[in-house]
Amino acid sequence: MDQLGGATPRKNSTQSSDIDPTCTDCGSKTLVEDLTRGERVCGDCGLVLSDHRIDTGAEWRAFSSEESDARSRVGAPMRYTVHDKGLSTIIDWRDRDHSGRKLSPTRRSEIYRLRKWQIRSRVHSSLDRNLAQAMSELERLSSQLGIPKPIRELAALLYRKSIIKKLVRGRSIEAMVAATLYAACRIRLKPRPLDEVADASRVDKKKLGQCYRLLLRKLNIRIPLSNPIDYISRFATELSLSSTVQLRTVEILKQSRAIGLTIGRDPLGLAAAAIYVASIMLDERRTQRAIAEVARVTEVTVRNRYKEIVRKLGIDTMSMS
DNA sequence: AAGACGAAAGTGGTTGA
DNA sequence: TCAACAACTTTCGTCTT
Repeated sequence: MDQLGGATPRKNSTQSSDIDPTCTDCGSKTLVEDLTRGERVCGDCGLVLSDHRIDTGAEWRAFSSEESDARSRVGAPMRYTVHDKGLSTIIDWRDRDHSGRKLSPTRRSEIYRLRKWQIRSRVHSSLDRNLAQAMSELERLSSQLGIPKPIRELAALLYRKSIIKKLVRGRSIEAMVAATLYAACRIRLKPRPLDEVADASRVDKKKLGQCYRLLLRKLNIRIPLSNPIDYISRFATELSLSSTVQLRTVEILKQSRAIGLTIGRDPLGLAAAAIYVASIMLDERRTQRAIAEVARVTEVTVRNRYKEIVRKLGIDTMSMS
């Protein structure tokens, strides 16, 4: 897990005295950063709380965003979803040198040759070809499922790792990509049902499940069991339910878990049933059918879970209607 | 007529011998 | 490897709103 970097929330690396926003002398909270002196000063009593602070900002100044762009010496962030991580140098197509002069004929033919080989070599190693194909599949799949960028990046990273571990060999790229995406969603606590991912890709559920388990085993990833609560916000949005219902649903799920109602049950069904109960309680009723559809379970399952919840939690069905 | 309910039989995956 | 098993699905008839 720790290898995934960022999967767990970062702890404050700075010392607590450094981030404590109160003056040690007068207790005032109005601290002022004086970056030219590298000092942090209390705005009320003037006590210098820390000096020799490192200015992490740029050493140049810019007065407009264009100027800022022009002076910046760094490029786009490194991205795992681009098969070469977006880091490769590209030989420009203009036959001019850095100062804009035309190149000499010999230099020109040399550059031409280099350019040709760069293009040839770029996607030529089998690994790169595989990655390039996988990344475009990842892009397609995640845009179809509406997966946010950070999760795509994590999926891409997982895919790279699985290539290194030779997990892709003999398996379809599509299946592996789907598995990494599914895993990434769960790591970031934004789980998507296995069926949903399987439908969007051309991989059947069984293959996807196999690849997913392989991924977890070989990369030593531990993923907490999917929690029904993680599904709520998405389902509620799809059913256009208010946030009050969401909160109530979470409440219901927590109570259900407390009395052991959730063990061995399909989290999807639980999420669906809890939403159903909450929607009735708060007078925003949705049909079992509609909820079952977004949660990808059957009405019967919604019904069974819902009845259990109502019975065990002692919710009064009479007062609900 | 749509939605909710419940029974019965079928399905795919896990467990333990 | 196989049977037993729990959870879930499918299907369908009946009741309720």
